Amino acid sequence: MRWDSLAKENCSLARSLAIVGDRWTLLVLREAFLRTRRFDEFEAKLGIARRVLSERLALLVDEGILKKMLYQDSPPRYEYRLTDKGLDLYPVIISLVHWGDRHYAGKKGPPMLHTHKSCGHDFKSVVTCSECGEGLKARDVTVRPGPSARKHA
Amino acid sequence: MRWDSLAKENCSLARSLAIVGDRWTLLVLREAFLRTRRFDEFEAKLGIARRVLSERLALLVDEGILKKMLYQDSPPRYEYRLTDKGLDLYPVIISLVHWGDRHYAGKKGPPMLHTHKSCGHDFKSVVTCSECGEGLKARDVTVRPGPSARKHA
DNA sequence: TGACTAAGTCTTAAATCAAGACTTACTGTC
DNA sequence: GACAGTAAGTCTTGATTTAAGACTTAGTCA
Repeated sequence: MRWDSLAKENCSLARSLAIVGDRWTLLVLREAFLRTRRFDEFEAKLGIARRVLSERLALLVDEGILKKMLYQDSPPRYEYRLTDKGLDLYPVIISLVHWGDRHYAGKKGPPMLHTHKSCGHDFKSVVTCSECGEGLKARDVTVRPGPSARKHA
Repeated sequence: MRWDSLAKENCSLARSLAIVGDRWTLLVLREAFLRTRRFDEFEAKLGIARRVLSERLALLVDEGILKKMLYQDSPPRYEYRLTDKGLDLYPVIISLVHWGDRHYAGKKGPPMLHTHKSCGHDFKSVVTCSECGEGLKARDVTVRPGPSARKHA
């Protein structure tokens, strides 16, 4: 299977991964969540090749995950900011961070602590059911075809 | 930056992505969550090149995310099953699915429905704070260096 | 005028992936 | 006993993507 055909699959995971499932995009988005906004900043913090960065940013703008905003008139300069659709990726990123904290942090503890402003505590992310509010576990979930099902998951 | 050096970065997201952040691994894991277990099944359902599949499965076994279990003696045949560490990736996958459902499903609705067995309802995943139980939003979180901080996020 | 800045584009070599043929070690059938 | 079939890979080749860094453009500042 070629990668571009992934987006056409009738599977929400495949369609999400067609956009953020490459080696760099989620790291670019991590920086965006940490309020990195300019091309050179992304490059410096990530150590990503400029060509690849340029291509990823353009894709993310195309997809409406980042938007370009003018911050200086002459010469015109733009910065990249998360849209609401981009902010919606926060659960994905915090879940990956939490998984890394849990399984790779070692004895010294995690490299970063996350504080929930509204309650004031350092937290871990917990994925819950929208209907009953309980924590979700993979083996407590069943899956069935939805309204736009064709094949596959 | 070369990809293998990502794992050595002092950032839980980078370390997670060093393992699951390539073009195929999360799709392989989707299949594992859907109870696909054998090499040929993974190949048939994903359309992945055998060489790449073989390499990814080996990496996932190395990392303790899948385990090989003998299911037949002669010739010896193994199947791949999620370990607890692998099951811990469920929040990542369900969050990606939910994001895809939300932003790419179109009018007809999502391709798959997920039912929470213990409450009986179809659900969406919600990421919450382990301390107060409220839903988490990116802009309601602050970040600071943790016990093993060196640099970066 | 010349150095500097920000945001890219271009080039080349190295690494990774797609597609499919080939291999190995057995089982079950004629 | 030969032969097709099965499951889980490995190998080969050409196409695609990435890394690294030089180059470009349009303007500012000393």
